[in-house]
Amino acid sequence: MKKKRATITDIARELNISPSTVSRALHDHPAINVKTKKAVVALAKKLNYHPNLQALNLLRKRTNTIGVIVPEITSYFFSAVINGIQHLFNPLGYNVIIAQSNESFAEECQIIDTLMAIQVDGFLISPSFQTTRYDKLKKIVDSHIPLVIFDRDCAGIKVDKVFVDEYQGAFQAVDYLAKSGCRRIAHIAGPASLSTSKHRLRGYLDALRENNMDINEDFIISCKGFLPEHGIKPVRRLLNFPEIPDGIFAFNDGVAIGAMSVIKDKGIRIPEDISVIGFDDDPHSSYFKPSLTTVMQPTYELGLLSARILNNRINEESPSALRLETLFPELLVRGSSRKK
Amino acid sequence: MKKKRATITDIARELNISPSTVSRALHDHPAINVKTKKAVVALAKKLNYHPNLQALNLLRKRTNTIGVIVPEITSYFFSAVINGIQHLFNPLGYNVIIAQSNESFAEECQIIDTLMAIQVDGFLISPSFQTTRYDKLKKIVDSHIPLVIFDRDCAGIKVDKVFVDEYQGAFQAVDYLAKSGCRRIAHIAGPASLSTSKHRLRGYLDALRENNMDINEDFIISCKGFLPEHGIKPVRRLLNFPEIPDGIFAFNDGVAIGAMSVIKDKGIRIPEDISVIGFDDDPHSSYFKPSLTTVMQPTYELGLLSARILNNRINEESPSALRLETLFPELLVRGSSRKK
DNA sequence: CTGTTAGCGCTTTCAG
DNA sequence: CTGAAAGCGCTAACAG
Repeated sequence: MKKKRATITDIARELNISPSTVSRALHDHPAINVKTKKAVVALAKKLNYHPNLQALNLLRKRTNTIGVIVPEITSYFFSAVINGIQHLFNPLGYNVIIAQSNESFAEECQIIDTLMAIQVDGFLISPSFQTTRYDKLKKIVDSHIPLVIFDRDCAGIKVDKVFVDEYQGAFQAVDYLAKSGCRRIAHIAGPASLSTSKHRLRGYLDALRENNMDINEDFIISCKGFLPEHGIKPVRRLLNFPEIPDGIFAFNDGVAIGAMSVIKDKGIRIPEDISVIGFDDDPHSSYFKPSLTTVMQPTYELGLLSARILNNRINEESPSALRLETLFPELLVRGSSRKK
Repeated sequence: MKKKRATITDIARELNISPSTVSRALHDHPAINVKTKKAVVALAKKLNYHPNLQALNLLRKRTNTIGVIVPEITSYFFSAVINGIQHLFNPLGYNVIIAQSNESFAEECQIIDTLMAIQVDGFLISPSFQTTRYDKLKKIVDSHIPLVIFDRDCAGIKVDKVFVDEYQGAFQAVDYLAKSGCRRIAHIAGPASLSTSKHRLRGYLDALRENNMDINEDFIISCKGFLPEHGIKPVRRLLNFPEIPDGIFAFNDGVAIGAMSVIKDKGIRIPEDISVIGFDDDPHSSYFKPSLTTVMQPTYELGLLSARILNNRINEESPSALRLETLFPELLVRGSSRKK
């Protein structure tokens, strides 16, 4: 029962002119009679004409669609990155399709296939933490579809990449803990396969060394996810040691919050007995008691810059050098850590 | 420099047969020689053939694209709803385009125009809280494009709708406060234009009446947003009254958390002096001290059901009756409220 | 200034 | 069982 949309041919027929003339009239073509042009434009408005983008895309061999693959969107981090991405692409008339891998390698592969089938003009991907084989990503590269990898690295894939300097962020956090008097600093690390986990771990280790502190393997415990619940087990283990830590650098705010909860329940004081620092600056973090000291990542800028690079790549005439961009995080000192 | 994708004509040429035969072979057409079919399928695989969906869509006059418009995606509520939506549509091969109005009427209108221009097959919309004129939505209806409105109502628009029973949720919460001994229950209400605000307010008022409690207009204060920061001012005003409330029902978890923060800073005890209840069950809420009592909404189901209804509408042969579905919320009693 | 033609990739009659 | 032709909506030569 759908009323058919007016086409260029409808207008042409009604005005007894050819479709191409209509097309020209609608596009401010230089060679066109002002009168016919006016007539066409008027009728187009009257019929509520809108060009059929499908037809255009078919003609131009592009889809005007960008495929974004993120592990999930319910976390603040990725939803904020998406804001940055949409902020660039929406005004440009691109359709941004957002897909979630749910941290599953299989789902990620599946999504890539689907998005390649619909022929997206470009990809923006932050891989799942299961992703250690990069065949699918290589397939994208081999198909000459522009791809920008952001936040999480895939070593060996030669594409544009945008990251946050995780190492710096972690170093700052742990260095701060050390300088504020912590002597036994633990780390609740992220999943080992993740590039971000590795860099934060390195930052942690280097900050300890820099401050002439011993490294205690027992004090490095991985979490299995990024929510408060995933911080519970690791912190319980830490609190069971005869000598418990007096500082904890958590992989992100989520697990930091889970950890704080357990610590407080045990009657241990934050930050007097244990300082806690997270990563991400989730909007909730400053409302906990004490408010969580954290490493703020420029999420919006991360999305925006990745999008901008992809857009350049899509529209460039001749191939330019690959880009590797790094954004800088910032330590936000709040109540969960002692003063230096 | 992009290598062209193989088309049906490429296959036809290589095999010296016609494109139509190739098409048939690829679609298990009954009238087709087994041999040619095998040859075609083999070559298709070899050339890594994928049908051009643009061409198909042009032919079928559909786009396989669903437009989802939400106020924002950084809140847990809407991102969880989106999960439900994608869970239905992705396996069906639809492209789900997610757009954010940022609670702006102008942006919402703009997005609708864009999505209509790309001819989405259907809309899933939760309007901004500024949206009080429904011309654009009517335009969608008039264009016979299926539309499902969810979570936030637009009275007067005749389309499929899926809501949560906000009234029930609010009533339960406030009734619980009353039964647990609160005598001066305040409400931090949502923006007045929002249907959900109105229903929660009604639930609040009715629960007070039901419990024979006076209604104090001073104790109903609207917030200007949904984040913790938006709970600060309202709760400050409440705490400045000579007789402060002993129970607060907040529009959502965000403002409840902001409110709790102020209350604790003043040295007022939760729940002994003031009980606090939120709405939404944000994943962080149970990690605050005390953990936040809240009204859990079936977010995922909300998205899933809305999507299912839209999908039915898109694919139905003949128009069926409009649907109005209501899902039920559940009060989760935690530490921020006293025992009954 | 305007019409004709061809074609983007695919399916679907209609003839063989 | 297979091919030719038409057409989805649009644009871009190429002629006038």
